[in-house]
Amino acid sequence: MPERLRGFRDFYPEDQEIRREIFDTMRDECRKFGFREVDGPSIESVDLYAHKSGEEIMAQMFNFMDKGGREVTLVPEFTPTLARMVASRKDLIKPLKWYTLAKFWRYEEPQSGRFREFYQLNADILGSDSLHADVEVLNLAGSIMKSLGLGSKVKLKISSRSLLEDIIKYLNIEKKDTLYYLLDRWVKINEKDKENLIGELGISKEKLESIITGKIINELKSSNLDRLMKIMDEFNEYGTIKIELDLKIVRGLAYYTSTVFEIWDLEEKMRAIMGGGRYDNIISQMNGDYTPAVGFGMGDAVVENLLKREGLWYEKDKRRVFISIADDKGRKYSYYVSKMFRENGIITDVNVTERNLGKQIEYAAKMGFKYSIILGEREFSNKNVSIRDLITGEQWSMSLEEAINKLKNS
RNA sequence: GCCGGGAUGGGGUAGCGGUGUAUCCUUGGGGACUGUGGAUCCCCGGACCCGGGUUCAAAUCCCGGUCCCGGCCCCA
Repeated sequence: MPERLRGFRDFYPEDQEIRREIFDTMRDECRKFGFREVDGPSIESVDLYAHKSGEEIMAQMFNFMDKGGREVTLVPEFTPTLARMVASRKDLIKPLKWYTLAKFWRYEEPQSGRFREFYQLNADILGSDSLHADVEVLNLAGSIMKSLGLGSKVKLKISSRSLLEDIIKYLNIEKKDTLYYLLDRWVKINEKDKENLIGELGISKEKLESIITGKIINELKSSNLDRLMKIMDEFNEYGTIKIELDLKIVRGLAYYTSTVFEIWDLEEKMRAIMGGGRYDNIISQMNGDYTPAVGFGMGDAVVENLLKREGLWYEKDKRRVFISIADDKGRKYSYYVSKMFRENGIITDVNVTERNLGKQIEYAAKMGFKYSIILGEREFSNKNVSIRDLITGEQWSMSLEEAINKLKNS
């Protein structure tokens, strides 16, 4: 049997129905916040990602040569596409609030919460440098968590690249990259490596720890700090999920300019559920007008892991009605009955086998249908339907109209 | 790209050099039952990841690969 490609997933109905519902929830929340849906290509030229140049990046893209000799890649993230879309349309009225839920690809080793193909929701506000845009984006993320039932299971961790710059100046740190690395890795690396890296920075362990704990902000005067505190205040004003300052949030992307944030499960056992921040420069870097922007990406894999852990991942089979057919007259009649049901919004399955009636009802019961409609010569000549409750075993005869009413309200 | 641990019917498993037509449960198909159920009984289908090697003999031991789970790197 041919095998599925490494890191790719099949989605069978029992899972796909849940995924569909989760995605619908995400889209609904975006729309409620006034975001409009966009989409982009699945393949882009690798040049689009040149701002993150380096062989490491190439190694992690799903890139290949197309038949015209172009170096292309399956899109690894949405933001560069978004920036291109915005940069090439000068007529767009700002600010823009856009979202997309699409597939993305990364050529990496699969592991928990990470695949080579994944879905990601992106929501961005473009054309406002106000902190209120940051707040709005964060409120959307918080609302999505809440409506997924994860409101009390997660927290938002927030920091600011520009605030970190202020701290770097304040402490006279020259090796900025080392500090970023150290903050990002803090919970992962061992004591020895920590000592060495702190030594490289040329600051005391106490100072570094005051960054880790966030206490350093008490001895600092900075407009970037004020801005961040204001964002946190306003986020709490709206009130969806917990928020905390965490200067360890760095994020790898080169294009973030100030606010950066992530959502984590409370115990921080998993990967970040969502990540994002403010990126004010990439659109102008693509020769567009200066367009400050803030947004986030939320992958499907970690959300799925968390929902499963919290027992919120359960079947969503919406089918309730199965039409069983007793004879040829019943078969003919079933086309009319099923059509009437469906036109009235009742999800209706119908027997498509030559099985005898007993087998049909057995099938319907096994599949978890609540009702079986039985149609045969009797029903046809009486102009009614027989309806059997497969859970209680009760059975009634009623007119088609009565049946439609009963099924619509059940 | 690197490092662990795995892989036996659709799912879950037993077997860990010979006793084998590979165990058990479950699932699937059919029948007993031509207008009524998941029970019961009967029948049927379905697996040792792939390729080399060791051996008289390999599901079992060895090597390589593939895939899965997890970790590193990286994180968009």
